[in-house]
Amino acid sequence: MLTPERHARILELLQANEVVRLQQFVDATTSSESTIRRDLAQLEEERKLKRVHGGAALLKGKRDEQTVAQKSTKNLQEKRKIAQLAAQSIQPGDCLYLDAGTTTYEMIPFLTVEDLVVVTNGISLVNTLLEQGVQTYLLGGAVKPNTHALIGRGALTSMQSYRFDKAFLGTNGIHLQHGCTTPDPEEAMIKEQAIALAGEAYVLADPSKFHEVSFARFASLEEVRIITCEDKEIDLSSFQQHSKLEVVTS
Amino acid sequence: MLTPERHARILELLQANEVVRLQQFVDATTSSESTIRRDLAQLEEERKLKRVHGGAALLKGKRDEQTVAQKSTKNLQEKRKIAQLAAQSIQPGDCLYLDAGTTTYEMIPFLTVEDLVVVTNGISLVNTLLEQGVQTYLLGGAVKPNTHALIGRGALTSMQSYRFDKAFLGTNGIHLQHGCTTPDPEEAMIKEQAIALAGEAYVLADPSKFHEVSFARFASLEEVRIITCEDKEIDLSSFQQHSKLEVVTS
DNA sequence: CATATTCTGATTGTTTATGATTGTTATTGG
DNA sequence: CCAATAACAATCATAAACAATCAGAATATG
Repeated sequence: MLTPERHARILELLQANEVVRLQQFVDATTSSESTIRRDLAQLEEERKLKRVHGGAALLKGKRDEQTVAQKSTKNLQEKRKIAQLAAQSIQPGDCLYLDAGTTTYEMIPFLTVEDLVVVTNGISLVNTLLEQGVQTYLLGGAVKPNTHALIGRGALTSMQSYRFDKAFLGTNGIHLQHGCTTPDPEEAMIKEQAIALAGEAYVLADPSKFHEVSFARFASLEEVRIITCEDKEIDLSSFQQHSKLEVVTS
Repeated sequence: MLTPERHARILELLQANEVVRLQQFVDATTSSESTIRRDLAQLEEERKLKRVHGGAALLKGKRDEQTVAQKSTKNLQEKRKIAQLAAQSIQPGDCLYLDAGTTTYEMIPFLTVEDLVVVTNGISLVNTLLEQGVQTYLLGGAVKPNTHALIGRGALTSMQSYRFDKAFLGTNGIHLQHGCTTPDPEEAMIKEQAIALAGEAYVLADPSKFHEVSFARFASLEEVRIITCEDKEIDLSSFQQHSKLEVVTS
């Protein structure tokens, strides 16, 4: 098993389990203890995890966050449908804000109407937006290493030069009491301001996000439109009372 | 099997598999181990993949850029040497501005001193900067479609929040009368302001740029340090009188 | 057609990653 | 607080992967 494979496997186990003992890594990778120790030392150096006596733990603050690569294959079909529904609200000539994130990324192929202007804080979206022929503006600011989102004061201030017809945002949790939440307070601030500067704010969320709560809140259920898809596990009717809900019927 | 076919096949396998071991490439192309090694070395040089012990891996953040995918490997060695010399001026703790461009891009591997902060208007630089572990800030603004540079009013205003110890800029022309010039007036404006905000401004130019004039001027010879390398075609002594000149002696 | 150049695959030392072993440090229970 | 045990870091031998070199084949050039 090659080094990057092992590293990926290790991080994957950690995402699932929060803390993992060394022996579990050994079993999962069929490598020796020595090799795993070396891997853990290296990954700690790269700030991908924290070593603890007996194994390794996920970094705090990365609880719900995954690298873009890991996220992108998960629930892809669901995300596409949600993205497609969201894109139907877009009118020719609209000025849009697109949040950094994989669900908003999936919207790009559906941005087919004329004369769109898109502002985003997600560097990962830029290439695809340009290929789609969309006039693209990027916020400034600090680049967040794992997600390549722009955050911080620079992002906030550069956003103030813009006004949006519609803003499209991802989220990590949607909850009746706690509203919309995301792990990183910095990103939450950006989302909050995007909502304030937009005529209409849309939150895109697959069913797994409902009843979840993450750390930093960025919106109440009342002030956004939620776009999601049906799921037998989740009862959406309670949310319907608090928020404008649009649901993909597949 | 011809070289471009092999390269295509290699990249194709990587797209499908994320990490691939050397033997798989050998099987897939019916070439020898030696040939595959050479191919991998070359493709890594062109930043199409990352070699790992035992095989090769897909670059992370492949999504971001493909456009600027290393046009000329021709002047690459020259550019690297210039970049390396430029990087020697950097001190621990410096705040740097790096212009969008291929020469400044080549500086990144040499940014090895501690506690650097880099501000740039080149989206293409971001990935590599982060992989190098550098704290990275991006200007905001409009994204120029072909080069992925940030330009326009947004870029200018977001630059005003920063001050730089050193600014490193590319150029298209260096001329005794006309100074430093570049084709795009928008980019020239950005460069001009970067120089104004920097303690010291460095212009990186390979010998082909001397005596050339492009459309938009952004600096006089007096106000910048020029970093270049030796060339029998060009007589640099006339420039030496007007500008601080640093020359790679190879 | 002859020569030069590039490309390829085999061979060679050299480097690197790995797993076993050793002694050292942390944690736990009495 | 001390001993027992588990986890750890350090060291080492080995096998795999590697870069460098070279000779022959394919290709280009004049």
